[in-house]
Amino acid sequence: MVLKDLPRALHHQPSTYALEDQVGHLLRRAHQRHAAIFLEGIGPAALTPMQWAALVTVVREGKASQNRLGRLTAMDPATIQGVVRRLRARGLITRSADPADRRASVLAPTEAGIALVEATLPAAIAISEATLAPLDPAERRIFLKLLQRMAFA
Amino acid sequence: MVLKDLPRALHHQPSTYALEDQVGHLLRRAHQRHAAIFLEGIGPAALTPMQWAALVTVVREGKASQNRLGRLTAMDPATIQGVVRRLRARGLITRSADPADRRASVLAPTEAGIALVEATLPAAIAISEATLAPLDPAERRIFLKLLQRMAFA
DNA sequence: CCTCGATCATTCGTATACAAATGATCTCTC
DNA sequence: GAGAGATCATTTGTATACGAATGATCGAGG
Repeated sequence: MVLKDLPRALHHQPSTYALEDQVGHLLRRAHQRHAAIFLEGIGPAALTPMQWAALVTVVREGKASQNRLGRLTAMDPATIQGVVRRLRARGLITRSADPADRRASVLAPTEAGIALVEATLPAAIAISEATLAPLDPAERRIFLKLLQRMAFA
Repeated sequence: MVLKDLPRALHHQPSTYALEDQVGHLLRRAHQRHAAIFLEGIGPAALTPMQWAALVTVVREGKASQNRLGRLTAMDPATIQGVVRRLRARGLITRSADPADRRASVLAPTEAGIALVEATLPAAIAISEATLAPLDPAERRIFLKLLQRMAFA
């Protein structure tokens, strides 16, 4: 018995499981494509998508604890730790003791970090547009609305 | 000058770059949510999404070289190597020499691998449905159509 | 046949991703 | 103000992900 006959055999229905049509596979491929566009389009800033997300969030917030930055960018504490370490190593953010909480440290952007975000913002906008290029404007609105619900449900 | 004023200053337009609205961030969150649903729902098979993708593809194809399996599942050679190693270690697929090409090896499912796919297929289908649960049937069709174009453009 | 570009698989290095465990500290409640 | 449960950050271990380099082999053209 071959795989495509399995659902029929099990449920007396036509086969429906094609990997290429599964939403998980498509989400992964679309995310993969975006990451490739990002790395190609980010230019001299040489940031990864997650480094950009963390940096732009620190600049927007002004300062934040590491765990809070992770929550804002959807990274768990173990993951944000490495991202912050690399941004610190490049002199884009700083870390100082939090006088109000001795467990926590306060992250803040450096002048270089702020300048890099300002210089890179047009590229980031272009990356989002290039990612959405397969869709026309009306389709983009619909897609983003549905994707938002898929992401935060 | 604060970040939210940058686009206005640069382009004389209202600020538009909010990380939470960027398509890359939303794709990542949606993929993240799917992975969590998968790991929760895959049950006793205890497979990762990529292990499932590789296994189900080997079962469907009957046999395939490692690089070909990687192309079919969108994994590069370095990545598929580890996935195949773990599936072999669990006795779900086998590897043999390719008589027609001494560079390549032939991967094939074991009886246990085929049986695991058969037993797990209902869970995999349920996972796809649970992932799409935030959308009603009409929205699902639209979303999948647009996502397909975003993935393969 | 012979060589040159392509392909197969591996390895190394770097960067997410997340579960789980840990130690320090905070906060809430009694 | 003391203990319990929550939170901050780190570390360890496993699993993708991919660029780049490598060595072996293949296939096409001359």
